[in-house]
Amino acid sequence: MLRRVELRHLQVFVAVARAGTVTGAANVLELAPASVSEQVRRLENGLGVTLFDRTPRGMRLTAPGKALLERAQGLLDHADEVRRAVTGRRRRVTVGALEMLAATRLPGVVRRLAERRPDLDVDVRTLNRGQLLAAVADGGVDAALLLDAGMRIGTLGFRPPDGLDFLDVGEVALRLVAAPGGDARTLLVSPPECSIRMAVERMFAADVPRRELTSISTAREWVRQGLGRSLLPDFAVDADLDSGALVTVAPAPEECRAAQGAGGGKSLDASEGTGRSPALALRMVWTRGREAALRDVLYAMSD
Amino acid sequence: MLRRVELRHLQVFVAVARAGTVTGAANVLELAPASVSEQVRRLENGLGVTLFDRTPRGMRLTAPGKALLERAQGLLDHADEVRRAVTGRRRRVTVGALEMLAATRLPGVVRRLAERRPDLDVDVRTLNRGQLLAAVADGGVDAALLLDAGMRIGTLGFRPPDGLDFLDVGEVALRLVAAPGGDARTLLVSPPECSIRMAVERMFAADVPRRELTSISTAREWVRQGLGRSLLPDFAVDADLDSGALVTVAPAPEECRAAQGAGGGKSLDASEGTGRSPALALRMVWTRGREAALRDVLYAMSD
DNA sequence: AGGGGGCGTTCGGGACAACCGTATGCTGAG
DNA sequence: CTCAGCATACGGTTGTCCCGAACGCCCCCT
Repeated sequence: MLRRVELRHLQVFVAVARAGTVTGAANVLELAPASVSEQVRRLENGLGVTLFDRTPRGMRLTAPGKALLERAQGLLDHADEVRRAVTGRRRRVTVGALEMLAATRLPGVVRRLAERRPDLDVDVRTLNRGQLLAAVADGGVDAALLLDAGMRIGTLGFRPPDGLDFLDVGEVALRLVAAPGGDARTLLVSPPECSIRMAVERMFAADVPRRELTSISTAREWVRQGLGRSLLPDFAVDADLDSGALVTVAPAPEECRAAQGAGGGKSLDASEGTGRSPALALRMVWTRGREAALRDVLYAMSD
Repeated sequence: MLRRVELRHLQVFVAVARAGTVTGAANVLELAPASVSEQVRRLENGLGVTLFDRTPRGMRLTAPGKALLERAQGLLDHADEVRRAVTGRRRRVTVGALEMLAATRLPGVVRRLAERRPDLDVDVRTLNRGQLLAAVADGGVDAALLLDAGMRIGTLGFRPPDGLDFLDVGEVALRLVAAPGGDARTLLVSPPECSIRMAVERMFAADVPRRELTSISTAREWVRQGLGRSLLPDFAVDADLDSGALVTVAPAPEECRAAQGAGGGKSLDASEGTGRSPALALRMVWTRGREAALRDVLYAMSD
């Protein structure tokens, strides 16, 4: 019987808990499923606790398993910090953000981190909403900045992977804009995975015609050139509104989606279905239990 | 080449750093010296850093080794805390103290800890000064309460083991007392390892006759019965002084030890050699780097 | 000067853990 | 009822952990 919990076991455990299946964790760890299964069994054996309920669909955390997951993250981070302190190697963090947020908010974040933590290398990845949540959950990025709504993460769309925590650090108003004298009917939208596209789907009825573009910045450019109207975040269009290059327009009441039935999720916000521009939360997301190791990064992102 | 630092390696490393020799660590860990040596080599290999200078007298920490030692303690404590949180096992700490301090101060410490941390089992060990310092250094006790003097640990006697930290939480005045009408010449002293005996040796010239007893409480009892005079801590005799069962006496000037030469250690305090009763620091000692895990215990001890 | 004791390390070997590939039993979907 | 996807049991290989014994080093004591 195993006496000591080893970091290697915790690493495997975390991978299984995040992936939800032994097979998935084995892929991430580049191991055979049999090896992963054995490690988990040894860890449970050593602790004298059952960490997972085995189902034919995967591994579901038990209560002690959840307790371990929240702490294992921090312990592995702590071990990493110790190793860095001894070897003198630099620390490397990866932050992810939506395309527009990466362009507008991340430069400031990186600059603040460079001032406060010169011994820190920051990598940036720009992904869409679903990719960001998945990347935070599986460790591909350490923290992410995205747009969401409501009191719990993932209200906007995509069921949230478990074990994530978040903090809202600002609010982004969405404005329906068009070029003065341009086409004010065609609705220019970004791909379905995009946060703002999700807001569009919640705001407009399904029968309003849409033209799908590859990104928000593309949509903004098309709107500038008078090719349609689009729902865009305030920070992306306020300059154009001030200069008069763009103007806000109102949707026709019949275009707006009816308030959804009682059975579904909670309302996006009070303006849902009324046609008024909704506001989204600027939301910082990270893996629960890693606050200690990410403290400086999270502070820099929330400034 | 080892990729990952494992907790087992750190445990062995800490034992070697504390013992100062591979052989000593092997005894503590109940391993063969060869195994310990191999573990250390693997750890150094995995980190890519030399942790010890090998000498024919033992193992001396290098700079990275010292950096690791201070952090390894905390990491192992963290791992213990995680294991306890998952298994639900109770936490157990051992505190040590000098005999008189265990009698007078520890009951309050234990009571405060029982209130604030009901999930904590406290063991108490009463040891003399040298044993306490050694026990803190090798992990036999988690924290200790003793008497000392000066700005650094061990000024009173015994070379301090490395890697200890301390905080003075009070002051203890030593009073030379006797029973009214009793023998006021015979100097009743405790064994040489005792903190107060060390103070006696610093205060009185070597040719003043001493009678050695087994403990401070024994000495107090003998003084009460008029069998001599003794240098005792205030908290042990103040009640008897108030009741008149004991009185303070002054040593004759010729009994006092001359101020020591310039080559030696620092002064005990300003009163050294003057015959005035010196004051000792009530000192809390623990292993550096374990503050996080011992925080509640240290707070309770310093109240 | 010479040997003894204490030190860390090396060496060969045994037990066990961490991997692998494969095979098996399970359950829900089609 | 088959099939896909899942976790796991089974043999086998590699590497880690541990041992006892032998070695080389240095200091100290005679």
